[in-house]
Amino acid sequence: MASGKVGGTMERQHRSRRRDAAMIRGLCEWFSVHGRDLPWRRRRTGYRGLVAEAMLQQTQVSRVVPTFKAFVKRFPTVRVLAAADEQDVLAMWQGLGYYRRAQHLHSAARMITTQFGGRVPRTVEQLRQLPGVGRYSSAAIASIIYGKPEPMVDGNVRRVLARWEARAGATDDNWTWERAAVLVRSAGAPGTFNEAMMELGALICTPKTPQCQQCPVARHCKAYQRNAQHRIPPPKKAPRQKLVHHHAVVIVRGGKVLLERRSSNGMWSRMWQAPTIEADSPLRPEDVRAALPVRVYQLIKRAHFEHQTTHRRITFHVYTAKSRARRGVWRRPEDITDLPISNAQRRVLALAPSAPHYAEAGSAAGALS
DNA sequence: AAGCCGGGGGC
DNA sequence: GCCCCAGGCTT
Repeated sequence: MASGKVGGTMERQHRSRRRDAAMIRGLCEWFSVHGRDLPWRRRRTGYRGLVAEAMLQQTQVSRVVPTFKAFVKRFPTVRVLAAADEQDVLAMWQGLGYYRRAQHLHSAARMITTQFGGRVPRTVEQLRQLPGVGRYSSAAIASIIYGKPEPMVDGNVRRVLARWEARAGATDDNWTWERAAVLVRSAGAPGTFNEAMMELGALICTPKTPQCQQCPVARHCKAYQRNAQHRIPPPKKAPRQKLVHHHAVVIVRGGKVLLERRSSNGMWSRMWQAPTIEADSPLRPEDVRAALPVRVYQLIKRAHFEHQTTHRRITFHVYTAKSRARRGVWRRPEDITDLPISNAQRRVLALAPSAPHYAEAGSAAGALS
């Protein structure tokens, strides 16, 4: 340190508080100028905050914006959402992924209606009783919407604070939450400070190539001072990927296609799809035929494509077939747009004759086998 | 503590 | 390719 004098505990605490104050002031001022104009920031209500936080879990802002607008237009209040059919809620979530969030949000709306008088609760304790609302989301709503001094840690905050204190090694959860708590308690506007930390992480203090030259608080950042911002936090090891094969069959009868609903467990729960046989390895056409829910003829392999999720690499083998069966749910291809269907299955169903065209996702061609 | 849950942006 | 994303729930 600059002075030859050994800093005492009191002096160190004093310096730490001043540094914290500089961060709080710096971030809040920066945020007031550079914070993005996002739909859920235009009008702050508990309901809109609840919807936004649910959608933003593990999902980037740019992908949430259009879905959020459509969602709150279709379901403008807690009560409207609570009264809606889950199928319609899932359909509005289509393409966002992590569909369990939509189911949780839907039941949260019902719980708010029945147990909280239709008002989104304001304390973290009550908010956490809602399905899908955990430690982060409850604090985000309580602080950003209701101005409560609740600490809040997401991926952005975890990275910002790790760099701010130059914490190498895996970021310890307890340390991060405690650090956030100390900061937010001395912030004049807790919600603004919390949101500013996230915004900094999203725009400046990014995982790769952080823009330290534009950072309002780089001057006091320990990682920046040591030029260690690229090493903090250390990268996580990617989970092992499992290879699986989904054999999806577009079965046609009289201009309609056969649909089935997935189970309530696992991926894409309760969403619709063309009948699909899942296996660890590619199946022969006769095995696919035998496993189908109806008898078919003219079973033809049409295409294959890869679908990537966090833990799986799924090879979709797309077949078409015809059938005379009457059992099951048959729909015209142009009438399935309002059903909740995963992006992968939309791609499958694009092979149906006279299917609606789904932008680029519809071109399963090019992967013709 | 680790596994599971989607899909796409950015590099 | 790989890593990440305004996490939460289950086992």
